[in-house]
Amino acid sequence: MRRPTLDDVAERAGVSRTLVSLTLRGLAGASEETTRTIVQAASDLGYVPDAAARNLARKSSQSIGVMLNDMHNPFFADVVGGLQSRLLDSGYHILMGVGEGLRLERSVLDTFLSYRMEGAVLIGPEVREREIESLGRAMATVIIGRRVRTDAVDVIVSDDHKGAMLAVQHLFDLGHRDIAHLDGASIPGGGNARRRGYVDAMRRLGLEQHIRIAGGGFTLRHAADGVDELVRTQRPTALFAANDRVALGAMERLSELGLSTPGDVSIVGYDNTSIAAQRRVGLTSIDQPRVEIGELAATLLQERFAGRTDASRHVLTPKLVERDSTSTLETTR
Amino acid sequence: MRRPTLDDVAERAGVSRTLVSLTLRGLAGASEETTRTIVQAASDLGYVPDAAARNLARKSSQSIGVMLNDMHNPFFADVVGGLQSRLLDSGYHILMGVGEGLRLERSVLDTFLSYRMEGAVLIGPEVREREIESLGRAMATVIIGRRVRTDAVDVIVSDDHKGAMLAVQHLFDLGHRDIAHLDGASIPGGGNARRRGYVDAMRRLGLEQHIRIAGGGFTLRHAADGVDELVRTQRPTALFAANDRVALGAMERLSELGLSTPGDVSIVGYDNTSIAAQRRVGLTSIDQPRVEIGELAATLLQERFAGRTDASRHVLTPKLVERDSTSTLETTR
DNA sequence: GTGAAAGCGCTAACAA
DNA sequence: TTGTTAGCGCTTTCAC
Repeated sequence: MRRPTLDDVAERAGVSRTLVSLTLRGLAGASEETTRTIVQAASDLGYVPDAAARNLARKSSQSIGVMLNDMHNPFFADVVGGLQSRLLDSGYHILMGVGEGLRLERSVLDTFLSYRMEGAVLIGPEVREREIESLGRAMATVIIGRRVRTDAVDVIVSDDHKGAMLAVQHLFDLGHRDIAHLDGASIPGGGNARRRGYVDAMRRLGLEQHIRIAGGGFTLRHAADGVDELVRTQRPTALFAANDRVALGAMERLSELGLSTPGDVSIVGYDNTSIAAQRRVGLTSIDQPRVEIGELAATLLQERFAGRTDASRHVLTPKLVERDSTSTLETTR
Repeated sequence: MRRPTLDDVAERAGVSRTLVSLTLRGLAGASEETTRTIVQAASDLGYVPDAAARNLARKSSQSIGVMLNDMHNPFFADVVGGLQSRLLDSGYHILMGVGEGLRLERSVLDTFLSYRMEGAVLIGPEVREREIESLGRAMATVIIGRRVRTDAVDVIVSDDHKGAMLAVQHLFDLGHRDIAHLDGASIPGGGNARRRGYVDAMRRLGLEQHIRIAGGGFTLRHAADGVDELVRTQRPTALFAANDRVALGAMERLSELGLSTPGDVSIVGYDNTSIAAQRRVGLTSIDQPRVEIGELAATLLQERFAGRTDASRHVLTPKLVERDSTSTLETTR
């Protein structure tokens, strides 16, 4: 049972194919009566326009592609939510692809190219900058969470360096001096800026001698190893973790070692994921304005669609959300 | 700057378009040397096949669409992960659409139709059964988490009724008798089966007189209200919540009321989301085999692609994961 | 208001 | 092993 085409609808309505096309797209051309006939015929037949044919003829797709690199990270949900809300009535479809790992990431980008997406939003891409640039030349592209320098694309990052300093400053204000860092992965968009922010903040506060960096990765395993390493030499009174997962991993490991949070060790995480916000967890964390990032991405795409060609880059400022995992040093001892 | 077409590649390689098409798709036809020339030409030009044209000519898309209705639910990540892992080397693309709310859900389904997806996986769809059926007639379709009766589609559900009974039985075994239920939403695929499971289990255990149902929705607000309602009359010693979010909401509310878990009230959640597994949370919960569900969905799609036409339905059995939010009544008192 | 005709870039017979 | 020829279903001039 072939699916109905424009011609079928035209035949049934007794008009030409052109007219049906125009009418179904809401363009002028048909009389009110004819319009009704056409719409009726289309609905009788269960006509659904063929995107491939349409895109081919139009040479564009009215779709924008969003690439995620980790479905488990609640970060994305909010970003995509923000994006979606702004794009809702613009007539664009959003299609998401999951690119976990370099290979899949590339395959998703190829799909976007192949489908002639009009826009792309890449959240935390890990592919080479060259590849990002070449995507940017093919379609409006917004990169979130990675500072790429090409101006073929727009970039939204939050200031991890500043966020890290916020974390250290917060701990400092609570009286902590022996503040260690649990490092993230050294991939693009990974924990580098956060580590640098930690180091710079420590220096600025005159705490060079307390700088200690352990771990090196975003998993629970990395967190536990990092904690072990730190505790082996001297237990710090506070920890700044590269993200919430690491922070929670550290909490768990500390608790296995008989140490409490914040009683023995204060901890600050990063990303303010929903899990940090759980009252049972109560993790002090650095918040990135996720929904806002998504909305901004939508705006940037629309600007590009409207003709902007120069690169636009945005550094959003994170803020600290204080919860129960940090306390003053007095309380601590 | 037009993007290169098959003809451009052919011209550059000095061969016919057909040959390029065949070669680039890995089919026989060209000599080894010619093949090299062609591949080189394509790569020089940065040729990317046009999906629209290809799909139009092929009358199919090599893509399968996955619809999520709530990006925040970690359930999806695992299901999609399972799906992806099975489909990885099959040459199919996976494109996801987020359909939060009926309207968006429909728009996602239209997109799938319009793109002539070969397969669709709908996770927790809320649209009418008619609409699902009509999608099923157009492409291989797997519905996850909702029992639809049409046999135009395959269905995977987990046995919520049994899962709920598991929860109640667990609490019963711990000595609890006054076990209340925090209800979920009464939407398709919502909390209905869980509620019925609760009621049936209570009856079967001779606890009719203790049956109490409060709340009615999947948000923290619903949870808090439900707790208030229950506590106002008589505080139950145990709670079975429609999902983890509700369970956590209840925990928080109880704690605001000065009641501890499991000290004063034991709680069982549902879905075993990652947040339940956090050691700081330690929520006893009912686990659905998520990855397995995703893998099964992939298998079902492949069977359909291979020619199966009769409906296949699967009821997967959930299991209880015991953590720290439940304890024996003795301890409780 | 309405229709005819020419592609969009590709695949798939069919010839050569 | 290679090339020719028709479409796929739609949009878009351009003419009526």
